Amino acid sequence: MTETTSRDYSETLNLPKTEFPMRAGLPKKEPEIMAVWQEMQLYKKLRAQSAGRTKFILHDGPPYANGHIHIGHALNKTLKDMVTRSMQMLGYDSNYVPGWDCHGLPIEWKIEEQYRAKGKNKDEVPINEFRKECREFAEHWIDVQREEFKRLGIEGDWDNPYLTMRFDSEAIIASELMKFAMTGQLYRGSKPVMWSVVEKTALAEAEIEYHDYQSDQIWVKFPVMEAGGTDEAAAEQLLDASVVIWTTTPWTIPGNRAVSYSSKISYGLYEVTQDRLPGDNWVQKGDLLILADALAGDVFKNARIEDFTLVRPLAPEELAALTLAHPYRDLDLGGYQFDVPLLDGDHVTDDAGTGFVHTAPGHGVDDFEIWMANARDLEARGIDTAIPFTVSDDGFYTKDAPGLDGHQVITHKGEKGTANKANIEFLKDAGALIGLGRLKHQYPHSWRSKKPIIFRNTPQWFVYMDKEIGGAGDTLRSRALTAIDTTRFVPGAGQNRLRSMIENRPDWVLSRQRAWGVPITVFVHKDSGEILKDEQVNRRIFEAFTAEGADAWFAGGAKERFLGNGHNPDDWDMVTDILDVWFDSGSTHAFCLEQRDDLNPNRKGAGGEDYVLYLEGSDQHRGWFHSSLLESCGTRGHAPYDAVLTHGFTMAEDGRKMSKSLGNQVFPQDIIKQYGADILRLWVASTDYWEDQRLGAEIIKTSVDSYRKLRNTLRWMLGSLAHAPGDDVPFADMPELERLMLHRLTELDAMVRKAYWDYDYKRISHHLFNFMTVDLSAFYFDIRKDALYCDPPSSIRRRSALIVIDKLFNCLVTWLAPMLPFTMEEAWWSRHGQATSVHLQQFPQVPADWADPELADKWEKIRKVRRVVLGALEIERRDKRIGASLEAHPVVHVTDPALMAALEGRDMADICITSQLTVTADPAPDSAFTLGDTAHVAVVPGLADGRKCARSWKILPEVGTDPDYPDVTLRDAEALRIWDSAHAAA
RNA sequence: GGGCCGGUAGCUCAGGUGGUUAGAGCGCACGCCUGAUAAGCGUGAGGUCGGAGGUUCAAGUCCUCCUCGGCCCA
Repeated sequence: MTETTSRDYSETLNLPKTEFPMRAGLPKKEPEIMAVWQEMQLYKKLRAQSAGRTKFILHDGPPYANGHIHIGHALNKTLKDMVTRSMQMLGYDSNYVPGWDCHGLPIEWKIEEQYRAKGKNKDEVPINEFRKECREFAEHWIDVQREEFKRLGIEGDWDNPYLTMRFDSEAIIASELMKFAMTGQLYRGSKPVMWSVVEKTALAEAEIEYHDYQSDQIWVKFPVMEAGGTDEAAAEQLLDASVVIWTTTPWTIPGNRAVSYSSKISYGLYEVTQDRLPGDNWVQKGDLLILADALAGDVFKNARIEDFTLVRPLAPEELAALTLAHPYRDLDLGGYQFDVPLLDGDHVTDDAGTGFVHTAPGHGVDDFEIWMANARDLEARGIDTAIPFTVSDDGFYTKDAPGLDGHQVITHKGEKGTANKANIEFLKDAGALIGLGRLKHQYPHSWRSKKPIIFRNTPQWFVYMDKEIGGAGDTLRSRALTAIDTTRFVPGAGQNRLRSMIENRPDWVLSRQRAWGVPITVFVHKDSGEILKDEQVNRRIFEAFTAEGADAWFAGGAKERFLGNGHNPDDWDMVTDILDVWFDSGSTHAFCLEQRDDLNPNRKGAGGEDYVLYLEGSDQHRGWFHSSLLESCGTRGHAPYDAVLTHGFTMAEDGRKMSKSLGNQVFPQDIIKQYGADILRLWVASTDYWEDQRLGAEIIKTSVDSYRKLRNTLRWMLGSLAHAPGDDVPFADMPELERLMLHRLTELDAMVRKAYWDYDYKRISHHLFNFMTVDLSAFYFDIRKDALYCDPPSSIRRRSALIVIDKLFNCLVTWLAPMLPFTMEEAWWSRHGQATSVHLQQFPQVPADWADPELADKWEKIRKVRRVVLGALEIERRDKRIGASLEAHPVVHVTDPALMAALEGRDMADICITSQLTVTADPAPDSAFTLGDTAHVAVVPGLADGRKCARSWKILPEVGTDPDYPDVTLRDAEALRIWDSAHAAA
């Protein structure tokens, strides 16, 4: 009975056939795909395709143009790309215009650094020459970053990005600033800044380093002048007392305007009771001092007092009601006769000092903030809240520090001047000094000169938060808060975060004492201090900037040029401060969104339907979201965006921050070089980016594994689709299994559309990946391989499968295209040729009548039964009775009528991939196999009888009954007859 | 120190308004197949849901505190 023929039937099978390689080789392949996109001008095609549609604009928050991109940039741009691509495929005109932030400190530093390397000094270089070098530096890094972003597969108008330093941008930034000036929202105030006397320049936090420094420390009495409260006797007692402060900067005493305490600390009134005091002691028996209880002992020890008593505790209300005298009040220096109030501040602690903080608003950030926070109340008490300019830019006292003329805080060489000494003498004269010493501690120094710096009050430009702009209650703050309420925040927590920042923020400081940026293009009257409001002047500035850039402000003769004939240059000061770069980027909506014809949204508020989204890291609540909101509300009265989407930060694999020193950094360039951009993008697509994400070698490996599975599944589909399905099969005529898959497409379609609109990429990627592995690869494809490979061409089963696979393929490839643009394009081209692009497709319209929940329900039951069968086969396999499942013929006992009904008419052998299968309602023997979670189903395994078909490998009794093809099943015999006749003819 | 956010299997994620033995995929282990083959299929082992209290008949889900981590401030 041995078959004499040993024909190789594999050539008669419709096996998968495709050029689409199993191994992607992405690092090499992706640049090739980019070249094709370039060649076909994909970006232009996208714009042309969607012209006239409703716009969905993801407005790019500009990265800073210095250095290579890091993982944060990669995450940010990839998410932006997923947004724009998906919105385009959802039917919007979604145009991505990238931008760069070009002005500002870090670039200035780099140029300065280059100067220092050459032994040059910034101050010796003409400002516009310096600015030119900054511009060139930015240009260089824009080019570098542009290529790095493109390599990530980001689609956008890379040939024509927006730049804050383009001349037309600079012109509009300046005119936005002038809008604030013209509407009275801009004012000149002052605030303390860190100042280096040696370099005669303001310093930023990043330019400061801390070194050990020996300071003079003093304990000083501030006599009580007035005391209030309900208890008159108690108040009277306090009039003889003094509040004691401690400071390490005696030179700031002339700038003192208040004393801060904390209502969270307990204080007491103390009396010195010591009889015998050293002769040179400044404290006398009977002195009444107010101190924090926790620190009183320390203070007396420093004042060399051993005996003292607590007279009584003091309530916070008593402290609040005190008015103190400046210690110099009675020295006849002039100018120290003002009231010194007590202010309640959280920055006050009882860890060190006296529990009271000497508050000089011109000499410290805390001092300034508590002073400004109380400004309104103080004015009501008749206290002048103007902050004195006690120290000049070269470290000498000014007229605002009467009696100290000629004394210097820090010398030009960075050494201590005579200021501390002079103040200590005054304090001694006034009888206000109770302790004196030296203290070695960490003190801020300039990173350039390594010399100590000081806090110094300097004039700055501010925008009012609470001044009424239009009508009553219409302030910048109120406008911003209203705008936040009408903006969509994803995730929602961002709304509260931004809201609480806006609620609590002080006035907006716009000025920087710098060189590289857009100037504050304002003239101030020398006598009145008024800002010049002249549209003609503004016009001249705008036109000059448009033609020449902001350098025009710093060119010779600029003052006369812009003032024109209408104003006498001698009457006006030209402001030379630079705008904070947050104002630059806060104006991108003005010079990019509004100015470009291909953006210029007609938004809902203006009667249109266009939608504007800002998408950045959550740190930008304080940054770009914030400044853009204020800028737009101040000039336009509403937010520049309809929605704000935020992402978290990328951590190392252990959940901690990436850092050079820990060596746990991940670089996008490395991932791209080793695995390809799509691997990185798959990570982005699968992670919960609303929170912080983790990234490291193991996580990338997961991404690589997922990618392989996904790619291979597509590859098999492409291979199967190499065979034409022949005539169409109407939906109603398709087998249930095919209709089940189409039903699944309707579910996925709804999920995908909703999730793309929610920017929920991990939901899409996880669902689609699970669908491809569980429903397709392990179930549908596995079952249909027999029909696809072996059925004759006429088989409705095979033709239906091919049609459905085609639909599955088109859906999956388009749905995944925004996430994996390279691989999906490669797959698309493999099927449709390189003349088209998957990125020019819309998400497919999935017919609603494919939905069939009842069918899905029924097949859920069938799959349950299938799982039991597979479980039974596994026992057979383990015990070596079978290898392949085709060797089996299980008998399935189903005693649940509902389950039985589901199996009715189904070819369970096919579904379970066995050669034969019997379903029976008979009770099962006790030995039958069951699964705990599937009741009423029991399987008795058995071997298939008959011979193994040499073509399909099925074991059936019918094998051998066809005289022409005695070694195959009847189905295979029919297929062979057709194949043989076709090939004989050829 | 303050504001906001988060901590579910080795990894990535699900777990409306509290309710059966907490799920999926990957990875891992083991097995099968050799016509998706540096592929495909199956089975299995993995979790005191960051920790401790509390509310409740019942908490991964609500409350309090603690801890670890992150962003922004100070």
